[in-house]
Amino acid sequence: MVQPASNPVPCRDCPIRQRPCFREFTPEELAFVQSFKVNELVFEKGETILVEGTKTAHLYTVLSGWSFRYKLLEDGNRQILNYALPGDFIGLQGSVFENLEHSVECLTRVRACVFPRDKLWHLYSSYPDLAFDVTWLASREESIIGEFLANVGQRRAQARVAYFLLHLFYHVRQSGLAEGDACFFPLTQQHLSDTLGLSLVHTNKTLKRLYDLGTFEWSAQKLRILNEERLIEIAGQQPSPPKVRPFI
Amino acid sequence: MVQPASNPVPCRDCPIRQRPCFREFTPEELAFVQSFKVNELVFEKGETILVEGTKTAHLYTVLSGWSFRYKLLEDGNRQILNYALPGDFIGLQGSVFENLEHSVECLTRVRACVFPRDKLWHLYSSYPDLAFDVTWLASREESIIGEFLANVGQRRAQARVAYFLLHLFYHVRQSGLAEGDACFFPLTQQHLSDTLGLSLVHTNKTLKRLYDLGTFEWSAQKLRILNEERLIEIAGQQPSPPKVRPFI
DNA sequence: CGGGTTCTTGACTAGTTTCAAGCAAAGTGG
DNA sequence: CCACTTTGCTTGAAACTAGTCAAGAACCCG
Repeated sequence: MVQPASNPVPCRDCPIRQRPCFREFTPEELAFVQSFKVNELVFEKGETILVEGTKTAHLYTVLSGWSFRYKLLEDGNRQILNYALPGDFIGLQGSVFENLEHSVECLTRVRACVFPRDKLWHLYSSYPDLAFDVTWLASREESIIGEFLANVGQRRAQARVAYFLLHLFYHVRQSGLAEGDACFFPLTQQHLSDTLGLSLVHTNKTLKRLYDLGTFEWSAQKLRILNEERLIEIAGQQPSPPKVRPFI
Repeated sequence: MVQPASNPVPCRDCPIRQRPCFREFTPEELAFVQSFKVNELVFEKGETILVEGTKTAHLYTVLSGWSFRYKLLEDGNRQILNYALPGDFIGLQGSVFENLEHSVECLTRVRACVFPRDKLWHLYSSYPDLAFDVTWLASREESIIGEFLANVGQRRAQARVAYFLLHLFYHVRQSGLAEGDACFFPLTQQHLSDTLGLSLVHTNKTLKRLYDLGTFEWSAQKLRILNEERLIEIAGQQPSPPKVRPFI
């Protein structure tokens, strides 16, 4: 069950905002964001935040937890588009188009700020720098999905897996959630295979090969990068480092 | 050689803007867009409009001609991300990030309006509805690339080709450039294979199979859809219809 | 007309999926 | 707390899809 958070945090004191990966806000921007925020919700693991094909009345900023965006094909296959970590923005597409073209599901319990769609217009008319930030975030999504497309379209299984593991690890690290060369990692192999366009079995065998090469460890939802250089070499290219981003 | 257009058109009289696929502008918006536009350029077939990894000083709106966005991998492979037709906006990413993450190359001669990057800020601060349009366009790009990712990640060669042919045909038709069930189609099979993540040879064989089924014809840069129902059936899903979009 | 690009085809090889079965870990309810 | 169920992971073998190589044909451009 989705629940309102018991102890919502004022934006000014938001612990996430302090992180160096986010650009700083002026007091006015902060005040607006505070007024933009109407609620704070908690979704449980496995719950669906947004559903493909529906209209949404809300936008979300993730405060904690992991979720992923995906499309369901008519034959039942699933393509995962991207993963959302704390600080990421969810549901913009639903506020911009008539209806959503993907769903969002929680990998863990997720706590998120809620913004009403109809106030987005106020943001655009009064806070052009925030409006620009929203565009920036949309562009960033596009850029990440473009990287994934190149990954899936042009790389073989082993390179594809190596590239994605690094990409996601870099994203986690930039969000301030890594501990050295390790991080929490709540995906299953099924998620990996739906992200990479590989079968589950082949994903498993490919992971084993990379594991046997001593490049990483993964168990009990913990991922540890053991040989980053080697992974980059196998991937054929280093995933682009995440950028400092706005946090709305 | 890139050349300034010999007979630039005032935005108000732009023949593209009249098309029903674009939303209408107010006179104020129109006046701003006119002042935003600093030039009109003509790029020849094969020329590169934007280069991955560079900063760009400009944004473009395509007036005529075809181009495509792509990423080059370190092993020399190319992943095509999307095709830009008349009315499409190019180079937003370069104006929003430090530098571009893809290149843009012309498939035909391309005529385009040029907008300076630094005036984009003025657009955001004074024309929030246009700012919203820019975000809309960025979201649309993301949405299309997401569809491509699902196509490449989840479909087999035959379905993948069928889906893409329909997708692109719908895009052309929405732009007002189709003649019934046929349209101009300047891609080579190499472009198709770089879009779909298939080898050139396999693309060719897959096309032949679809051709032998009587689903389409393609020669002399002309594509004709002969059996749309059958293509949809083979694709497993109908590509989503293009939306009415802003034209800046 | 000639040279380069693009298309086509067959034979062969490599990569990936599917099927099937067993195992391990985590969650559930009496 | 322990059987039971479910979910996720692992492995091998067989089938199939897609990639590579090679070479010739067709087409286009200057």
